[in-house]
Amino acid sequence: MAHRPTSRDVAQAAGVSQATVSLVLGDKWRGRVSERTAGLVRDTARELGYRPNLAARHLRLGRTRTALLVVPALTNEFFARVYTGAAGMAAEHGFGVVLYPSPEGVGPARDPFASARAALDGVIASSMAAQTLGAIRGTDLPLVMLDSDPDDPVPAARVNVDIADGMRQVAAHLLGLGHRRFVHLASAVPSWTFEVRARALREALRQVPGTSLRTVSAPLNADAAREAAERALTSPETSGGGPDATALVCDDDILAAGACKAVRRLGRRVPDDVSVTGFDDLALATAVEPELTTVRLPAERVGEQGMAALLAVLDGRSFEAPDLPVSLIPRASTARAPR
Amino acid sequence: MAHRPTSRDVAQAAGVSQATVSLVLGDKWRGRVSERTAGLVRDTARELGYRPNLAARHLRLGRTRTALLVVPALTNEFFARVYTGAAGMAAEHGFGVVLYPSPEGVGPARDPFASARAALDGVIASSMAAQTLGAIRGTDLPLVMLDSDPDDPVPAARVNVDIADGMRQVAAHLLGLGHRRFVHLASAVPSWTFEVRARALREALRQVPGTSLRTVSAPLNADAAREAAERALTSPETSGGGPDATALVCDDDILAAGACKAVRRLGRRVPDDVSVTGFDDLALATAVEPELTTVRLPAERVGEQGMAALLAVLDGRSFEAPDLPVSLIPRASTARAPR
DNA sequence: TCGTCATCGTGTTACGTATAACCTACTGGC
DNA sequence: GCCAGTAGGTTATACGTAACACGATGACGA
Repeated sequence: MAHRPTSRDVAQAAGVSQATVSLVLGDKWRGRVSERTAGLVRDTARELGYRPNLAARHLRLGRTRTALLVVPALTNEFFARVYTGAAGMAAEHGFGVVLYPSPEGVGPARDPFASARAALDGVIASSMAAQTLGAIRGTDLPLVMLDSDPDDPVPAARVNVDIADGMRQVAAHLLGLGHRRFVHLASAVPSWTFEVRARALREALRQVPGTSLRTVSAPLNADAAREAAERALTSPETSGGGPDATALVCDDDILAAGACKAVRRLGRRVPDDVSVTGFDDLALATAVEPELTTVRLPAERVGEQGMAALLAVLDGRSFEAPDLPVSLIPRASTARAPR
Repeated sequence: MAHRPTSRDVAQAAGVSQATVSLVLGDKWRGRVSERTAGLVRDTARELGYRPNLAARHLRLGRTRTALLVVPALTNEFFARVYTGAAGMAAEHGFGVVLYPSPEGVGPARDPFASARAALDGVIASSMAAQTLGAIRGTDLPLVMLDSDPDDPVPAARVNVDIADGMRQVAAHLLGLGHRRFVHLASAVPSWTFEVRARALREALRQVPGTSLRTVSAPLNADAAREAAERALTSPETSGGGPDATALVCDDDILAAGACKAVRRLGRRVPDDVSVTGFDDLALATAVEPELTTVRLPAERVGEQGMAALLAVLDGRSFEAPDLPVSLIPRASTARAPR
């Protein structure tokens, strides 16, 4: 038997029919097959190293117990943690999760379903993976969106993090330290999750008289962030909050790392002259110096809830859950405003 | 037709047999089907939005044109780039690549093949994914190893980066700057790729009289690295190369970031008092300050070559390639030795 | 007129699994 | 003695695709 053993091989070796093997190994034998035979089948299967042929099973069942997780970029540690959470929850229900990293920028839109190399029961997608979202909507697969606009009615379910609250906590933290002149270093990636940050910050500052806010944006890499921050901290903007800003609020830890470099390059210090905040609490946040004050997002929980939502939808149930809570982690990159 | 259209549906709509549809869409029709009919079939398929059922195709063919890429951790940007390279090369040959992130540390060894959710033609695995390697060897799938010990005869093919040369370049760079007392901050992850670094550094320094080398190791995160580096730079070691070291050679950029923090925490400066080098040239290397002198590895090339090797093996050909070259990127974290 | 050959297809099968439908003792009850 | 019921299986089938092994038709040379 040079070939991989099939259920028929197991059946022959055990002296039963293929159907019996299928019943026993599928755990549907209670009351239909004797304890003795079931044991024999299991032993034989183990002995032969039988592994069911997934393609055949999928063909037969139509369902695959497989979900696709669409992430904007593989590099982003946040989504690595989302995957971990989703895979864990999936495993508890006999599901698998395969990853599709959406090509960054405007790459050649590969086919996410062809590259998944498996039939899919559903999709969990980050709203940042805009590249790929169109292709998904072209199918009738149930779609769970992560951090997406609640007004957008497309997905079957939605799992959101309370981003707005995170930004409010950042604002409160900085206001409490006496800061009044802010720069918002925003992500240039168009996504709801970043729009929310901008809106929440703007509104939080509007509550406090005498504050000013200027916004610049940059793609999600440290160099671009540094340049954008330098620009914001030097060019004399008319509407205040520019060169003399004391707080730099960033959409993301990577941007914050770039911002810190900009500050120092301009001869000022973090946090003595300018306070900087990040978002996400990536490993990077504690790798740079000073360590970043940032907002920790429950990435694993996002994955878990996303998978739970998908399972619910596949089960015909509906899924509603409150936004997941976040928490501000104060570290060394923020301090009392100067003067 | 509420269902997804099958090749039979296309056949019926086009007024031909299913076999013809299969021939045309499989691009095997030349000389067997008229140009006119082929065009008709293709148009009909497009119109109906026909997508071949992968499970059925895989079942029929036995081969899946799918490779599994086993990476040690999803977070590691290096492997994200390896994936990109591998996926690109695969796409050129009608192959797909699915990812399996080996559980970090000693997690519950999930089954990489079950979680791949598809039958596989072969596996490309990093030698760092020790967790998962055992399970792979249990199968008879062709295995391509990345950065593995050339004396280990297991895999069908091997793709290595000239790590040793990278470390020699680091040593030459630092020796050229006048450094003589070294600390090697090594990765605690057991893997050939790290052993090579240690050996190459040791041998490069042995060439130069009057040098000293001390080695400490840490897991791949910034905090652990900082602690290990602090230990090495304070505790009075008998054999020299300890507290008064002027060069800190790190196995990895993440370790280097931690090392920089250790140096500053001890009241010394990078690079004025202590030079620090990394490895890999991750985004982190330019996100921290000072930017890290490091060794750039051709990650995408590793993926491409890995896939090329697998394709060759599947094709019955053998694959031999020289180690991929690396290059030292001098940045701000290294400078002339003090005094 | 007939055989040969190329052109353009089609019928059929198998891949390995899950499951509905059926079959065959055997046991008990009356 | 016979029927009902149940335990313990088996047989047969379909899922959607690829590809092998056959036609059928017509043109053409001898």
